[in-house]
Amino acid sequence: MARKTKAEAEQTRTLILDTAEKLFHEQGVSHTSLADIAQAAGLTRGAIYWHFQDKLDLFNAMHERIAMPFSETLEKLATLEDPLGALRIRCIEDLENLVDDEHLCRVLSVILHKCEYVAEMGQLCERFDSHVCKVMEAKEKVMYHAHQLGQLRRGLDPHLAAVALHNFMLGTISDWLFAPERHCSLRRDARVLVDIFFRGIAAAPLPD
Amino acid sequence: MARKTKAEAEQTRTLILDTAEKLFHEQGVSHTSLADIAQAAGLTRGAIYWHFQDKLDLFNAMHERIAMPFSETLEKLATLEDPLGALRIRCIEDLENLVDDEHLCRVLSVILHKCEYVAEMGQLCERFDSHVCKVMEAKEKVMYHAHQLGQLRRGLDPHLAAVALHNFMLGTISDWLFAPERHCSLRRDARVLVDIFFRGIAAAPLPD
DNA sequence: ATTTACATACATTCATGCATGTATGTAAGA
DNA sequence: TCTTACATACATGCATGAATGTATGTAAAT
Repeated sequence: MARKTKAEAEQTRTLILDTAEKLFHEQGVSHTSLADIAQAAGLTRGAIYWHFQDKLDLFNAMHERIAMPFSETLEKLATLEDPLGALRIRCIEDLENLVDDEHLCRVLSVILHKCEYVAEMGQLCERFDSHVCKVMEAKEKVMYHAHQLGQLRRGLDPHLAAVALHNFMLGTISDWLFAPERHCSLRRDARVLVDIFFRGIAAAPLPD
Repeated sequence: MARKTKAEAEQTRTLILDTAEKLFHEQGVSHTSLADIAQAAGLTRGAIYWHFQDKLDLFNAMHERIAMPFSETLEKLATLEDPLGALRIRCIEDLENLVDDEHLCRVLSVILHKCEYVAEMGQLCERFDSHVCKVMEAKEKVMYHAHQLGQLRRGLDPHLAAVALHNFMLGTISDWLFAPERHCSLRRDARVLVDIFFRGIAAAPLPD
């Protein structure tokens, strides 16, 4: 086939990523072959091997497309005057936004429920782990600052507060993605759920 | 090969399950072939196909071995005089016990992190889903009873309290299994973590 | 004697990785 | 400006190695 212009090639790369994302979500990562992806994208395996080293590299690229937004803006919350309140708002927004972001839903669903974390994916596990750690550290900073401002319940370890929040959000997203709207409507109940948690760590009653 | 006695056959079946559990945990479900399991167990694929219809059937059997204890005893908590307190103790114990139960850790780890939930596993998903629903209903009963006794914060929906608790426990277990002792020592911090949550839903301060 | 509890053998179906082909974009020289 | 020389962006084909399901063999338990 003919050579394409750089812009077209970039478009092809994006098409491959979009298609992979979709098929991974429908069939699972290990049950989706590169041939499947190529066919669904109207290409051949050659195209995929041109843009990506192998399946793992493709998966990594898929993760990179959504990894950034999470930890970045979180850091800034620690410097605000009401860190705990800001963190609460942020958590509620994260859940509410997730509902409308099909793209993010698919990728998170793949990561949480359509992928096996084993030796072969070792490189991947480490990347995820380091990413989670970065997010945790950011949350920890916010909690620590909130602690210094007396916003946390007395005697509460800021580190454990961050861990607990992380676990709560992870479980909430994980369960909702597994069976959307089964146990709760995330769009409707996000605020109530998050507030249940924050009432557990806040020194003062939450604002209305 | 020679025929074995019924007891020996049952032993073979258990050996297959144990081996599958171990390999699923090490290599992931879809990356573990029946040949792998047979070889590791010192058998052939014929033995597995004798005891189980196919891989999915084997997986189901593995799940059944650990599914019972969860929802069963949970129901009874609703009838106690301090349902919320009993539920809290139960959650703490569940986490603490998990740490020492290698068998349970492996299977939960497989279910949460070494398995892809897709169409092929449809039957499996439904089973999990119905199991989760049963556990949720049990927790909901406890919450409802606690609500009637005035143990829940006023204005708190017992159903959402149950959902939130389920999400919190799921996230805690999931994260700990993914990177044990990375964020927290479950053995040491189980009580603190659970109490963070229960302070969010309880009307009165927790007992020491 | 018949069923049980496996082992063995075979046929079929993917999925992968690589090797090779090929036609075009693109930059530099004349 | 036109050509040349190459790199690019894929397509195609093949060799190889699993993994599965099934069919059949077999020796002991019942």
